[in-house]
Amino acid sequence: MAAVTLQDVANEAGVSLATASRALHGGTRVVTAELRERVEKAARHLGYTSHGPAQALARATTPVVGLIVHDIADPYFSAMAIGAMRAAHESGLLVLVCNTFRDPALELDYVARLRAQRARGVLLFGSGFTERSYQSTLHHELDLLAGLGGRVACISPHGFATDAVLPEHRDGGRLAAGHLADLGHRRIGVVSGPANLLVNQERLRGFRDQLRALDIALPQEQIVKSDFTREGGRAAGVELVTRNPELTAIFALNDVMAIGVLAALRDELKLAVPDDVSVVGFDDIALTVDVQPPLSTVHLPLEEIGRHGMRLLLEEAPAGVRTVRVPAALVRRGSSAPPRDC
Amino acid sequence: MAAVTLQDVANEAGVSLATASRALHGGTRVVTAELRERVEKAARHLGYTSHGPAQALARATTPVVGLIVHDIADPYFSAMAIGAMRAAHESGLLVLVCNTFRDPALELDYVARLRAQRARGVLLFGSGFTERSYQSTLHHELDLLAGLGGRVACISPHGFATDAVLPEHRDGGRLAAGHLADLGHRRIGVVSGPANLLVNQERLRGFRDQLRALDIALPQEQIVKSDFTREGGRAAGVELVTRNPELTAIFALNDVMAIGVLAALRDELKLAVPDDVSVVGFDDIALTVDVQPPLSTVHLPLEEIGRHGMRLLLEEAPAGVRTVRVPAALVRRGSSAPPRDC
DNA sequence: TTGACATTGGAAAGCGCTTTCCGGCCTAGA
DNA sequence: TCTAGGCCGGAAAGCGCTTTCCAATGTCAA
Repeated sequence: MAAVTLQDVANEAGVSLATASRALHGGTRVVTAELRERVEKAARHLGYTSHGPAQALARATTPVVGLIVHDIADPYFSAMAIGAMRAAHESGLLVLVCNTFRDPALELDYVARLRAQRARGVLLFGSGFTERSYQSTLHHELDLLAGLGGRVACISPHGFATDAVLPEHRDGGRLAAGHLADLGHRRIGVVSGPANLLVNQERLRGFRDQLRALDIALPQEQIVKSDFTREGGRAAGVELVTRNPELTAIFALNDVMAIGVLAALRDELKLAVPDDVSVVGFDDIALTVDVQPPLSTVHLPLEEIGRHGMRLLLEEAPAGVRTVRVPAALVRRGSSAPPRDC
Repeated sequence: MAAVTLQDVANEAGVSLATASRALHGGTRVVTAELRERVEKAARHLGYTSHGPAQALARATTPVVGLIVHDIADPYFSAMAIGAMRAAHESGLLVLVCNTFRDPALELDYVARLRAQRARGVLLFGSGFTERSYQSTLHHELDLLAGLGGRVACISPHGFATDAVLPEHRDGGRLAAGHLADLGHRRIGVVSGPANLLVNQERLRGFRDQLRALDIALPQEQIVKSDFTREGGRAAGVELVTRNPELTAIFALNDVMAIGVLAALRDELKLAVPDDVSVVGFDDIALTVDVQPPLSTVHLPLEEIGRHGMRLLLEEAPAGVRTVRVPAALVRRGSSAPPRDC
């Protein structure tokens, strides 16, 4: 309970505080082997544990980075998180995970707290919100962080210029549209996430662009917005199909929602997939292969994206903003097929 | 870039350092409203951000707790994590998430690092390993942590006495056995996780006990061990059924493995569930309702367990070790049914 | 009006460490 | 033998904050 300090270790070893520090943490200068051993022995003997906060104060840096996610229990985020954590581990850093529960205000608050903790950097996973006030506040917070020497990186667009990993959400949307059109679908519905999420916008935009290019109509009433959750997908699926019974295909803007749609179709609407309706998702999270039928979706290398993001955060920054584009790829599985009337 | 300190704020506001500190962080004493406002204004004006490490040093405490998990991308852990993070958030704490990638050595290392960071406490999710050397080393690390005033809590048994949330793994195993026996199964196989995990042992033990009580044999060759992952479950499923084609039911020691078993049965062994073989899992993770057929499993309130764990960690400790037992409950879904020959 | 006491601001002593700077010692070159 | 230079240990000055202790002022009862 004595709270052993480095001074105690130095005393025990019969050396100065400076020497003890140098012996244990190397740093700028070397200590003769004999002294170093004596210090190490004393430290072990006393059960010494270095004091991180004190080191942080003296060194003016910490070994921690912050990770901001909407919901770590969502496979989309946890897959990226594991990649980021691996990269952080490789650099010997600790990760403070901040779960915003999809609350923008909390996100802002966390950035401020990470700044106060003097985190080396902050990696933002939470796809940005479109609100101007949110963006400018967040931007300001991040500026303050940068002013303190902290680095910032984002996954997906957040509405301002930082190092970023940019999965091709729009391309992905196009791929999904092209796929369904190729199969012969003409009456396609969309289950969308909240309109104020940039990622959602991008995906939808790509999808819509491609449909337009193919001369397929996508009237507003064939788009239903809901939460980016399974339950949101389920509810939206029911509403979409009830309102537009003639649809032959549904594009869900992420896999979690798509799984909700599958459930709605199966349990409530009693429609067969893909015989009555085709379903395509987005992200290619782990469980897409285990639902029935396996979900056709737009693949994103989530773990790698997380890794990349953390790398951007940790590598010394060359001048200017760096951007890593990550392509999306269509994965055909059992949930999409030609419409019955073809 | 100036790195504004509290002293700067005090100067700007024309007060002493002490007053500035008291104005911004309240603490033990009060400052007149007028002065407080002046300080707050100065702080805002200068873009002041308090220095966490310095505060930690002066206050001798930090606002962070550590969370140790095997794999945050595994729904079992991420569900518990979200509960723990919510509780931490409610207490205004930041969470350092340490992902061990199922490596005991890394776990030990993380505990040491959390100690160095002066984390308020450490919550261990990673179900303990049985190895004596691991246990004693971990125990020693945790003792050192406690010596520094850090608290420790575990989810599931870890082989030593700390505050703990103890889901009734053994009961759960019994329930699974009882359920399959009730349905009429007599030739039952087990897909098990690594033998050196305590949780695994407990579940298996309960299952075995109950079978014995019912006079149902469980010969060693009907148990196949593998990783606690989907792929592990798939491989074990194939091996188990190939070796014991007469089995009518399989108990997987967690849902992730059970999903692997389902995949093996469907894609490789071409056996129908539950018509040819029944499958029961354990944990009741989110996606159990979305696989086909929906997985019968032993329910554990994962998020709540995580919450409880964090609470134990944060509440002032009464004397002695506290233990919260959490019951398991069987959930019948589509993957279990009477054997065909009944 | 005076003394006792509460109230509030400020000076200063740390918290545990890193790192600069200084001085002593040793080696080597002349 | 003497001096220049390299090495290495130690003293001490912070890092940015909290909090104790003290002093000054104001308040109230007698």
